[in-house]
Amino acid sequence: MSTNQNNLPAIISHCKEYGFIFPSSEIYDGLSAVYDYGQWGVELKKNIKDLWWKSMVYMHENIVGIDSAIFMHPTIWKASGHVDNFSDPMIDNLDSKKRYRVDHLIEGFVENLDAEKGAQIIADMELLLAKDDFDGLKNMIVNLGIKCSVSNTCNWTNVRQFNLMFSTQLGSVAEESDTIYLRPETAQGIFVNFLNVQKTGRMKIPFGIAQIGKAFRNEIVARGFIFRMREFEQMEMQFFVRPGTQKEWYEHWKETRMKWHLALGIPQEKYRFHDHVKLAHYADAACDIEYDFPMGFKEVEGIHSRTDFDLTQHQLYSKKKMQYFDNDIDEATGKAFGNYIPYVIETSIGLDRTILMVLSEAYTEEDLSTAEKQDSRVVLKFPIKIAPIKLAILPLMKKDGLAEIAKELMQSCSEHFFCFYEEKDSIGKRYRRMDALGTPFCVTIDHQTKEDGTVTIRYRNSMEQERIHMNDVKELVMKSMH
RNA sequence: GCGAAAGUAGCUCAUUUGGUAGAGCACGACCUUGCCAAGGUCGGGGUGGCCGGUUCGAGCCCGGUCUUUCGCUCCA
Repeated sequence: MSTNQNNLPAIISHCKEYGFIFPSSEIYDGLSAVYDYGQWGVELKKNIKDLWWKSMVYMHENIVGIDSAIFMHPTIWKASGHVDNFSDPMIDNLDSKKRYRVDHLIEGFVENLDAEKGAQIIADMELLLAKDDFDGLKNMIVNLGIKCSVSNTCNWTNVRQFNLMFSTQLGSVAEESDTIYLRPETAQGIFVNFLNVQKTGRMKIPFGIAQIGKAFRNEIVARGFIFRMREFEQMEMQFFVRPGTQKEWYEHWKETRMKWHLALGIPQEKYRFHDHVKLAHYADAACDIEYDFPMGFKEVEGIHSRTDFDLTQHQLYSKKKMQYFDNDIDEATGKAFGNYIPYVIETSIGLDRTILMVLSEAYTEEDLSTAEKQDSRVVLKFPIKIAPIKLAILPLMKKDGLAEIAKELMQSCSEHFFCFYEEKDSIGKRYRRMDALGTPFCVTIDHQTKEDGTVTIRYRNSMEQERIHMNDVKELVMKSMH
């Protein structure tokens, strides 16, 4: 499967040691699957957000952004189907301590029966599931004599609901308050603002609304460093299209998004599409863009053709029309297309997963040993446009006015991109430190700089260096950032 | 959630059968130096993940717990 050796532990440790990502609440023993971004991680994250935002919003005149609240009206999650579908009834076997999803347990049992009998049981189960009749489900399991595959006993707990949405109270007095949820996806904030944006922005179909924001899912098992966290950040775009055109737009966005990934400098063979066979209740087509992580191919981004499910549901539950009036002429009838509920193509990429992808791709251990001496370096080969630090400015020594020249250069560059100044330690050591942070360029100010204004520029990937005029440094870095 | 492994300084790790914790690197100051992990001197930093038990005495033995990694499981 994966062509990588699993260097995830090395990446995690590097992230912590060099100030990219820390375990949350570490001095209190940590909090499972929660991480904080440190001084360089936050720069990396911000650069990736900016890159996505530019490519989606600035580069498409028919896409605009919004920033909706995490708290939303609880009915939104009924309309979206999350209250009913985003939870799984579970049951535990008391002897083996093994936990099962009730539907999986029953389906597994049915596999060994003849088809007719099995179909009846499944039908009964679906009825009970639809009614949230947990006692009924428990009785069904007991009556059928379904045993745990590990302990081989029928010693079951009651059926319990594990909702993947976090809930909290709105209002300071719990008794008077409503239960509200932390949003499990950012998409609904876009759907409920669909008409606000369409009308105030005078948007014509096809058009898109983009959003970057946090979402929360109470995963039973969250694991894999920042791959699956309970609090995570999504970058989503919902693209509203005329019904009947969704297939071509789905293909369009599949292609467009894959181009974005390849523009990160990641080779094609590290990606693959994974088409969903079993579609979610809202979709008529769906696929994932998967990246070859250290632990194998996993989803980074999802592209879903969500039909008119969400807007129709909101129209139903809110009793507000979610229609769009299309003035364009339908060639088939010679008349305007008129009122309809648009179809939606969604692109949804996990920001934290993208960061893990970029880190996995960039993390490189190099052996630089020669016959005389053993040597190695760890270098993060980030694409220049997302590197946390673009340029390190290093006076060869503090004295003789070299630091002053370096500070001047620092000042003139800092308003354009993020620079790092360092005068401690030997130049070789400073280069290695910048490699570990993924800084693509280092310039060194020496005595010759005082004479002719030239500096040594050193390139991260090749470790080569050349002399250029210090007035050209800013230009060189800025050009390379595109 | 189940199973396995791990947790000692910022990092990588020692401390072989229980006897009041050590190295290298890193960090800070000063001196020497100056283009790919420099040398010297001095210095800061650990109630051994946490809690409890056994013991005269626990980093080491026992129990519990937390966290991480790996494999299952889960992932509208």
